[in-house]
Amino acid sequence: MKNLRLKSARAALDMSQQQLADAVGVSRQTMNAIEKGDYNPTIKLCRAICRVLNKTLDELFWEDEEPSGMSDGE
Amino acid sequence: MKNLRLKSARAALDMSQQQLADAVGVSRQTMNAIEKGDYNPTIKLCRAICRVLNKTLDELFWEDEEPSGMSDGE
DNA sequence: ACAAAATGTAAATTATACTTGACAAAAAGA
DNA sequence: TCTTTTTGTCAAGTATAATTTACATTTTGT
Repeated sequence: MKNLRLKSARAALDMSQQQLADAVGVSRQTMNAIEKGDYNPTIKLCRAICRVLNKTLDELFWEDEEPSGMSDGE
Repeated sequence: MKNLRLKSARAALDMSQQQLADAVGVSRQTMNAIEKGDYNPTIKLCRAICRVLNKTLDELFWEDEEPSGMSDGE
C-alpha cells in the first residue's frame, strides 16, 4: 500500500528519498520501503518524518490501509 | 515518558490494560509498556489503539517525548 | 482484614523494523 | 548518446518491538 501523501509532501519540498532519509536518520532503503508501503515504521520515525516535512501524523499516516468496503458511506 | 493521554482515553471508556490489549491484539505487557512510555510502538499498532479509543493519532501520539526545556513557554 | 482484580516489572525468546552492500532500471541533465 | 542522480529491489545481518511466563505491588470490593 503506497503512501502517496508522504511522496507528495517530500516532492513539495523537493527532497530525494536519500535526503529525507538523512534528515530523519534512517537508510534510503527504509524510506523507500515506507513510501512503497512495504512495512510499518515506528511512531518515533513517523514523528521525525512529520517534523521534517512539516506535516502532522494524521496528515501523513492516518489510515493508509485500503478501505475494505465502499457500501457504507456513513 | 508516560503517555497520560492514552491512559486517560482508556479510562474514559472504563477499559483495563488487558481489555485494550485484547481489543487491539497485543499482550497486556505491551500495552503497559506503551502507556508507561518504555518503547516505541509501530504506526499500525498506534492506529489500532486510536480506532478502539476513538481518537486520532495526533491526539494520542503526537509529541509524547519529554519537553527538554522549560524556559520558553511559547 | 481478606480476596480478587489491575498494574508494574523482569528475563528469555520470537518476530520484525531497520542496516549494509550491491546491482539494475528509470528519470534528469549534459 | 553518454553520464549522473534517483529510485526499485534483493539478500544477509543487527537492533529492537512484542511475546510468554512469572512474580510483586497496588487498587478495588466485601
